[in-house]
Amino acid sequence: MVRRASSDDGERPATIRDVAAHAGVSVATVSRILSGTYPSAPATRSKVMRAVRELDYVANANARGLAGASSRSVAIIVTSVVSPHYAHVAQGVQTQAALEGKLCIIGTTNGGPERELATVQLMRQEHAECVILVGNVVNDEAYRERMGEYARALAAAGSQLVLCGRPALGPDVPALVIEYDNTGGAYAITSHLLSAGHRRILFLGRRDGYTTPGARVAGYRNALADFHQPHDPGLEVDGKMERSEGYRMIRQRLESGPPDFTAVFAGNDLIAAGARQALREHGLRVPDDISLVGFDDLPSAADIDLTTVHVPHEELGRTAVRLALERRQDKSGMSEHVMLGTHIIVRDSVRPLRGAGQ
Amino acid sequence: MVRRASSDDGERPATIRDVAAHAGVSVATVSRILSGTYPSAPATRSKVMRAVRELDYVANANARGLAGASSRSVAIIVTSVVSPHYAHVAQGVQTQAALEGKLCIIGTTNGGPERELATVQLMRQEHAECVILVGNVVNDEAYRERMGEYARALAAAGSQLVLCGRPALGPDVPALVIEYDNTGGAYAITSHLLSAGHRRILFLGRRDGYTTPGARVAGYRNALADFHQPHDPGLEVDGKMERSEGYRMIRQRLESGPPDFTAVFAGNDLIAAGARQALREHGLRVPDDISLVGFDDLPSAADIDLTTVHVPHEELGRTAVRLALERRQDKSGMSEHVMLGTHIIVRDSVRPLRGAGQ
DNA sequence: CGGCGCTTAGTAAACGTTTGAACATGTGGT
DNA sequence: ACCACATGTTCAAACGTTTACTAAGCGCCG
Repeated sequence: MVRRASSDDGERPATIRDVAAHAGVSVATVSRILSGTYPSAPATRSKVMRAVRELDYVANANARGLAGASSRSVAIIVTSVVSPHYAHVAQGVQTQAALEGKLCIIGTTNGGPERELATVQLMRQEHAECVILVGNVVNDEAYRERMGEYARALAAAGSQLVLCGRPALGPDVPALVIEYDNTGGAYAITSHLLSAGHRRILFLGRRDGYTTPGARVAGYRNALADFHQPHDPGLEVDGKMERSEGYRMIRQRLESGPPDFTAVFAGNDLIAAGARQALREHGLRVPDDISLVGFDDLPSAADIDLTTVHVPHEELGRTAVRLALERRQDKSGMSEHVMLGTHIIVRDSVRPLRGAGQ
Repeated sequence: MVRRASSDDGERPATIRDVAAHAGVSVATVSRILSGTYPSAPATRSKVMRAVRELDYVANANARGLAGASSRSVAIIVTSVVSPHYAHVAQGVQTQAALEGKLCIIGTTNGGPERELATVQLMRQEHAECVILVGNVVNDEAYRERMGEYARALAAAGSQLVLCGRPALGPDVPALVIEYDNTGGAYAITSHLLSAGHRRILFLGRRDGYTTPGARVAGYRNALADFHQPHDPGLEVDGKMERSEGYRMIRQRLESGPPDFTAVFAGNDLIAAGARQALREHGLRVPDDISLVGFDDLPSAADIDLTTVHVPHEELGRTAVRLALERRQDKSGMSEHVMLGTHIIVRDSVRPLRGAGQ
């Protein structure tokens, strides 16, 4: 049970001064003992700890932050927290942060660059140890300039910008970049389809200018080229990375005639789920009639037996905070770039094409 | 582009003193103008704003918090951020927080009460305006006592405990409770099945002691009673609220003989998804052979055309912060209790039983 | 024309913690 | 006996804001 020394119970919370008085030592001693990082006599130590317990004292993070002790928080900025991709990265960030005794501040932007700016400013106010920006984005000049400013402003404030699954900036920009291999994964899974004899492979979810779909479509094209397949732009369908878009794209394609493809490479698992539904509604079964693969390896991919590319979402988040924190110690200053691997997960959504060999 | 007045560019970030000097006014003036809540001459105002812009000044949240200005953050504690239920509530919290200009601190516990305690302490250190605890929990004496302590400690620190989808405590405990109607929803959807002629309805996911499954099974029983159906405990299957559990429960049931039920009420949509898969693997199709309903109305429920109970996840989160913040103004002090409604969403996973009427 | 109220700006005292430097002790070497 | 030294503790000065109190300028009425 919580007891309180002062007469006015329930009033203002106990300060370090109250603890010091209660234990009969100075505030400096209390501070040092609580920080842990200092020698102290066992007797003093136990006196202080008892006072802390009896007064139910918790340190004031604001005062602590002000007085110089490095802030104990890590910030993550995503477009939305319900999107599985972001949720998993956020989970990784939160896990690693908790492991290091930090807590995690989260902001969402809903995609708007101005909201992103506002959120970065907030995190700057809050003196987060690092600010992790995650996700797909258009990679134009405006973007690079904006990120450069973020990076410099954060570095000046003793913080650190981390780009997670976003394109790197110049080497003179003080940012940490954690990517995963979109192109390699797309290459591998396209090869998987090609090896099974498929030649006409529909790519769903191209989106010019955006980094993630861009890298995936590049892997797709590379694989086709290595199998000496002609590049047919008609097989690349534009669309956003959402379930409803996958449904729409297949729907439109099938309404204009019978399928001119034997396999579908969906830009991510959500698109794959939507595409699968549209295919079924047209009487086409996966994988018997059409083969289907996705990208991301969300838990829901297992539900529909989808062969897909595994993305280490949580590890992405964990690595981001781990590297950011260890880099802060030796403030080497400049850019750093990490690329995490991806690999395909074979389930049951691809069938070899009968009479293969062309 | 960012310019800097001091010669040592990139060193320490600008303080309010720098801004005051740059604008030729006192720090008090700058503080007041930035707070907004004070009369000031337009000329002074624009001078200050220009200095802020030129120095790229952002206030130090720690100093601000220390000096008395109320903290600008809201805390949410969930077991995991990837679980869709929590993710949606978190999204609501984050959205409303952003709307009120606050930012959102998130902690995860992975279910452990000791981690929950540690996280609450962290939030107390951080002086969050309110601490929102969300989710299913065992409702025993230890729990009530623990929550009572949280509530009092937070109240003493000028914060506020909010319980979201958790059972209320005594009226003397200074906590805000936001619930949703589990029992009513379960009653409604069970009635839906009964009205379609189903009599032997399997309930999946009972879990004694836990609040959420408990309330749902209660609604199920109430509906059966109102339709004058005998209570058959053999139709209530124990299991956790996970997809794999849904799969397991159906699997085990069907391995021990042919189905002795015509409909399944899954404790939530995840269980429903797992159950559906197990049913299909046994050659039973939904809804033709077996009717299936769920609970939660996650986006994935639409994917499998599942009739389910809609839970206002996001609104839960939004309401939590809205009420918490407005209650802080008039510190009326004591408990408050809000119950949000649920309603059923009819899709295509239920068929009327042929030859109904028993 | 002097005092009064009103608006606007400045002064300085908090807020609760950390931390470098100083200060007591006791301990061992010479 | 004295000095150097290690150990454990205290003093006091930051850290960057906010805000009650105070002061200055100025128009207005008596």
